[in-house]
Amino acid sequence: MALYLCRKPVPCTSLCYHLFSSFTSSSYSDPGEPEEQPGFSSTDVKPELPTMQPSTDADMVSQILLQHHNPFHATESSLQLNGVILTPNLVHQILLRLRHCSKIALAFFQYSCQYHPYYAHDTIAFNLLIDILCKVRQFDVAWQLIIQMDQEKIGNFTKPNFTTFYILIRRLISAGLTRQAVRAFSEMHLFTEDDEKGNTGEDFSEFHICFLLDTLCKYGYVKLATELFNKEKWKLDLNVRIYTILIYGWCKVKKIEMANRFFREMIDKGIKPNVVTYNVLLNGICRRASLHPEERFERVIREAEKVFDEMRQRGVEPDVRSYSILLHVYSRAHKPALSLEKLKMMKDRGVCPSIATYTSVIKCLCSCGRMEDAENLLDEMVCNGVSPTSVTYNCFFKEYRGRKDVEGAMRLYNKMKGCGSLCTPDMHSYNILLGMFMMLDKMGLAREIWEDIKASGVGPDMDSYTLLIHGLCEKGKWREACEYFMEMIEKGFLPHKITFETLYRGLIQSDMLKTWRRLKKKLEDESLTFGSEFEKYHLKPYKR
DNA sequence: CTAGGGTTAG
Repeated sequence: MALYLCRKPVPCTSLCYHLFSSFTSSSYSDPGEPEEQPGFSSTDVKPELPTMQPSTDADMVSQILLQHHNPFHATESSLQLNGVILTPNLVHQILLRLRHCSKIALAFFQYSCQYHPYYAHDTIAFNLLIDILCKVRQFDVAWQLIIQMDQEKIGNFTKPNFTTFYILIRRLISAGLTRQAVRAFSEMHLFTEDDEKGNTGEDFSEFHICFLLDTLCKYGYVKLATELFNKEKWKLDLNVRIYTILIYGWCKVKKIEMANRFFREMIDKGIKPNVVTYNVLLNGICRRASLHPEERFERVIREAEKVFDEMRQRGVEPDVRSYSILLHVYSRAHKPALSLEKLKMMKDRGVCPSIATYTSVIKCLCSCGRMEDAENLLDEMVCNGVSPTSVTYNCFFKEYRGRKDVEGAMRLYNKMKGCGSLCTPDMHSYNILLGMFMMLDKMGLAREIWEDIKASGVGPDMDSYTLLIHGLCEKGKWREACEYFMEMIEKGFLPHKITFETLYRGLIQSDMLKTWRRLKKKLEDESLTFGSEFEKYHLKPYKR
């Protein structure tokens, strides 16, 4: 962690060196065609992370890389990729497709740095890779990439920016490393230039502190956020946004009294709450409230209505989100009649239901077995110009799973896959179906889903593997479970402890010591020397 | 993913 403190001195690790030397090799000075890059330039525009877009090239490359799912085969893959010309956009799309496989993503990045240097790797690509690595807690490698970016500043568009630190800090916090996150935050200004938001000084730091507090709150570290806030607040220009963030934080950890305290504090300071603040408070009251005995449900509704009344008194009109929060409560309490009534009421008041609103009501109807009503509402929303998303369809899948209705689930699944469908299945859809078929011992269908997941390019993810492995364990198919377990490790997933324990017990109890030893060796290879292993295979390709 | 609403299973 000493790395954090030094900017200019070069704490180059082997990985760093390697990437560095590939950038400074002869092809680096090649004129190339750097100005033809679409989508970004060396101006001060803050780059965003790209989103997944259809791209046959990216599909092809990522499929090739995934087929050699052991990243140590990077050289083999590169032979097949010889004719591919990497553009920055293609690199982004490939990295997005490899985002669940950190090791392959890193191997690919390293390969592409070597063979396609100079312009194919912009800050966005670095940021994507940093995100992928941080997700599996490879913070050291992420830092090395940041330092490398800082030292290179290739063509002036590969340098760490606010997004880089946003990603790093968010991942550090999500991993519980809040102290390191705060430290990274305080050192961020050494790496980034303050031109990203077009302003400097006070406003800029306030913009940043909002982001830090917000991230801390989102992951439940509201106490630390409050401490930082109290320490800094005398020099901040307090506004409704920063208070809303803290209120959100206290609501998230179910301390409504604390949320109310900050709510009063902001009013005392003359800062007017807006509709966002009220919705945060409303959500705090409703989101995780226990609804089990009828009286509790009624109490929650009463309190929610009280907030609605107060909003109107202060001249803040409830919006779609306010109603969606309320409808979510009805949905959780399984109150289809009240749910539909409220939906009508909001429409009468001129508030247009959104996808979230409809999804809440549809979820309610589905979970109460009123599939036909749910389908009618689905038609209605389409008529009103609101397209269902996979989230909406997942409500149906969940109900089909509950009813063990394989036929219904497959009918909807094929409808989603078919042409003219409004949305395609997402990882949740796949995982619900996969879990359902594993539970019902429909291995054929489970395999079909598994192939579709692989073909979709967005998975399998951690949950898919977990579901599949747990399902196989339940059926006593220990060897197959073990294969998938090793496959997921090779792809860079960190399995749950329970998955490992289940497999371990099964293998031992059924006397499969040979398989067990193979697994143990794999774990030793991968985790005990994980960090150094990462750097090693960047220096020299793995030999079989 | 940059102050707020809808989904999995464990």
